[in-house]
Amino acid sequence: VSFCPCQDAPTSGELEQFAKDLKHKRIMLGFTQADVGLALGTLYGKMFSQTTICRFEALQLSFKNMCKLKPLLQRWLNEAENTDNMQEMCNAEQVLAQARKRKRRTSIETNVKGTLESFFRKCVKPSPQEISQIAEDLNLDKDVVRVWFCNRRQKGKRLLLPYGNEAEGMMYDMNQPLVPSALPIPVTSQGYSLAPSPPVYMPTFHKAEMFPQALQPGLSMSNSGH
Amino acid sequence: VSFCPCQDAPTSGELEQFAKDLKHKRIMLGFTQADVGLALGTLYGKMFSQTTICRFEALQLSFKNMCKLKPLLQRWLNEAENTDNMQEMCNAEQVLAQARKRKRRTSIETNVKGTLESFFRKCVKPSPQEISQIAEDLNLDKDVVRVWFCNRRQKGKRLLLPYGNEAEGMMYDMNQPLVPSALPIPVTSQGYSLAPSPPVYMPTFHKAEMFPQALQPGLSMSNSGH
DNA sequence: CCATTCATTCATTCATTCAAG
DNA sequence: TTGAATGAATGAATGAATGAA
Repeated sequence: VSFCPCQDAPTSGELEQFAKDLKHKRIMLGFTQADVGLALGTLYGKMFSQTTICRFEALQLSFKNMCKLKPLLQRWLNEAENTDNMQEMCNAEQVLAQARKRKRRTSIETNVKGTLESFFRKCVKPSPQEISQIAEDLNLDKDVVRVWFCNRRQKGKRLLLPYGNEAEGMMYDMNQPLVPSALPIPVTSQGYSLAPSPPVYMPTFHKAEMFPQALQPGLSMSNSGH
Repeated sequence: VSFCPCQDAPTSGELEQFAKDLKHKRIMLGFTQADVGLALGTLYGKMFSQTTICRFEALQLSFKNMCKLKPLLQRWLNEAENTDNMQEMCNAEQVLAQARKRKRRTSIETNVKGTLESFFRKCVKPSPQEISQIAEDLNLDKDVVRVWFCNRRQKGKRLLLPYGNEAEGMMYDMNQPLVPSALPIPVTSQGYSLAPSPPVYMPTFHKAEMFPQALQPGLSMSNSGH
């Protein structure tokens, strides 16, 4: 039995369980995701956004990333459960003058999105030229298109095949003219199936929405067995 | 193993029927909307407010949202009809220290509302600068104005566009200060009046109907027998 | 008690930073 | 230049407080 004090590399199941736990307890204690992210800041100096906490709870981070964050959150949880009033920790003083010039978020129209999506299905990683072409076709800034593809690739990758089955051959590699049909539709259905009977608080997990097949053997995604 | 997330995917009509049913039976059984919301909490852990139940019955939720809630309510209904005294279920123990500080609800004067509404007709999604401007003009807090627009957009969008006909280009995606005049909707005469028998949830495929703006006083229309 | 409006929390999308090629 | 981590901004879900019966 090897014991690596540094990291016991949690299993997929453990992570899943922990995430569920975290969410449940967090809510019971009356904290928001934003509170937690902030608290991590005051506790360990490294602050996180609501977004990240949300992703963690929903298991939408890479396996590696999950493992990295778990200890921090674990510690917060202990802290939070045993300390009476750690309220202050969470009521942090926002005030962050991030006055850096940030490009105004562009809003991509729904139908345009559809078109991009179909391009993506044809080729997940278009060349600069192709990007220019697409950009021109859609009358979008080239950078916007480039970033869109970056994010789209990430979206496809992260989560799914989380949990170390990177063995999963990359369907992403290269300009496959055709998608392995593995990418179904980005249907964002919240798998909100019939609630099981569990007594208290049913976390709503909607996970591998885009890669249903990515469900690993024995990964028995959270909710309801039906 | 087919992966059908939300299999029965009820049709708009089914939802409508169910909502009607639910309301009728609920009343027959002597429960209030609040009771139901609470019961869902004790039954499945996820509690809902009176507001949400109200919206469900009135079909004022997004199609997706309706689909998600239906099974839960369906189950409650079965439960309620077959169990003699499930009274207790509803008399749940409220009290959850959610002593979070909430901004005092601001009340917007009627005429000011009218002005906002007219701004909205010109541009459904003003830029931060424009918001600031409007806020100043109306002597309101910038955030209040921002939130008002958020809510106004939601009001327009929510409900309808059943059957995910999201293909329907959103007239919402726009950054231009002016609306493409695509929205007829003179606030005065509601194209809403020709409501068919079913109250609100007509199988709308037309953009115009996305703005039921039933906000005009005295325009109650069709249902709401009061 | 039900309906609607103002407000908050959670989820997803567009953007940025930085390490590693 | 790209992918991974991460976040601001935005949209979606939901609720407290208030309005109307």
